[in-house]
Amino acid sequence: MKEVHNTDIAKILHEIALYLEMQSVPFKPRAYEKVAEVIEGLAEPVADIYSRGGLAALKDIPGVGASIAEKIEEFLTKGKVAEHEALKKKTPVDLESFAGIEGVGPKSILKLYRELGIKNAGELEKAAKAGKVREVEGFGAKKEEGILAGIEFMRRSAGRLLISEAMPHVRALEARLREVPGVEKVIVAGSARRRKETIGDIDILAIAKEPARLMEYFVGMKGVERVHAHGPTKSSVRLSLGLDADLRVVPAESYGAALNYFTGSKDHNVALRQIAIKKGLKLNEYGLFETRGTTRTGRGQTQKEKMVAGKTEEEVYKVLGLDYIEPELRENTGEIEATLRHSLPELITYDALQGDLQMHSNWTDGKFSIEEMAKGAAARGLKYIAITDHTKRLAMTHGLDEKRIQMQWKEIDAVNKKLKGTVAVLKGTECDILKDGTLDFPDEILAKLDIAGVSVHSYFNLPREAQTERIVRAMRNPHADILFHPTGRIVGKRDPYDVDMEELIRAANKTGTCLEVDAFDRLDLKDEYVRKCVEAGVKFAIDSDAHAPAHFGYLEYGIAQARRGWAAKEDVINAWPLDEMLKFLKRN
DNA sequence: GCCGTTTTCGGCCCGACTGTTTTCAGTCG
Repeated sequence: MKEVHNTDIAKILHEIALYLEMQSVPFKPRAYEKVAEVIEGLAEPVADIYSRGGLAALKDIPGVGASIAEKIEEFLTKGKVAEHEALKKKTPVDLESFAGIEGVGPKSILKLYRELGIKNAGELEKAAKAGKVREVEGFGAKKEEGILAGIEFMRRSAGRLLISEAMPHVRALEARLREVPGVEKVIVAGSARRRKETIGDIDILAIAKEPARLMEYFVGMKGVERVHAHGPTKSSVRLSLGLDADLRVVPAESYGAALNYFTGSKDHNVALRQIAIKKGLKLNEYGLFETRGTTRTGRGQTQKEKMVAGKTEEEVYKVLGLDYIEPELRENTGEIEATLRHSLPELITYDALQGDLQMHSNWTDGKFSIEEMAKGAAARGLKYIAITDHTKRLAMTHGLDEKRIQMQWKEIDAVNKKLKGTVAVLKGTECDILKDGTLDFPDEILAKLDIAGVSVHSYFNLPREAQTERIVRAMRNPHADILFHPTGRIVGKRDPYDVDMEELIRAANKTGTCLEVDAFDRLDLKDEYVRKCVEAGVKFAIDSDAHAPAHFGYLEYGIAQARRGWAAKEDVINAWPLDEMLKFLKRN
């Protein structure tokens, strides 16, 4: 069987959804769409699920029933899905090329195909430039312009920003909007508030005495490239940094309901609304309303509906019979069930880290001295750090050999003496895992360190089994305390290597090895694996992988990733006092 | 097509804005 990635399966299901939507088939599109999203978010390859448990295992995937399970099986075994082929034949358009063109949905695609024979984004662009699109019924000059702008934007932007890239802009935007006269509250909701690893757009919520004035400012402010919509309570713009931003103004009494609604996720919201309905209530962005004995007049709230919550999020959850749920958990992946049992974990807080166990100095590829790194860490409030420079196998970083690392220890001793009482500097390493799973330092050296991280920087393309065995072998080393960036991914740049993460977690448990959330641009472990660690009782560290003092700021995003993985302080070894952390290490 | 404290059939989240069709469909989140 050819290797099939989850994204391939998700793509087919997504396309089936679009085709069905074109035909105005009710409800089915959402069913397919939902499964596509679920599969895209799964860490385990669906192909593995299938080879493990066949059709029955496929049906255990949320949202997958008999019909979709069969289609997935068909795709896994035959490489295509008959229904998908048939739909494609009926409307032979390149759906993928249209993806992401603002304002062009399935109905438009169908109409453009039927009227103008347009099959892809390139042909659409041509037709729009020739002024043909505006002649189609239901389209017009403005729509045509919008299409051209949408195509242009799609070409130019990758679409999403890494959370660490986006957040500084998000915070600056918040601060600017708060300055507008009459503004009482501004908060960024959406995926930024949930701290997803990438941000596709910025959702901003505001309370303002003069909403129109705020909207005027928003659509006209610096950095706005295009205005998609400009209304009294909602406006939407494209920012020059490559993201869209939406601003909504709500009444103060609706603030909590609106914040909840615009924070999402969509799935979480749907689940909350269903709970509301079961209680005879209605939840929307204006509040939680009693609907019993009232008649709806159509739009929004009616005069007869009685608001029972809405001013704060806490109140909304409470009236729904739920404990408050932190934004990072709102993905409808069990948090609602957990809160019903009052079993949500107390998440690690953003100020909880006492140490940082991976960073680099100018001994290898860092740009700053050990002392400068230590002072930078102290300035961030950290109590201890480990200097973990690369090893000789990584020649391009001028990795340390046995001789140089012993020289480095002298410098660390000196820095510790000098900075006594502010921050403790541990002797560490980021020791390369060689192709066969042995380590780049002999045990005599590793044994003399305070802490050792091990990691993969080569042979990313080993077959899954060999890669897994290689890493497990490294974890069996009695001095390998932490497996750094366990899957090797770099968000938006490099896919993870093929490795059996479940097996690594089992090995971590068995060998007493900790794993890591590398907070730099890797965010590795990702949230889903963090959660598996937490469930398995495997501890991990959240590290900056800093190459400069400024990089300690990345720790925030590592903590966010851990929170999204349901981690508590107890799960994170560098949230513990130094002696406790050291005592826990395998070597001790 | 999926799902179940409304359970094997009958529901399926809901509202804002735009453009263009003078009453609403399409798209988005």
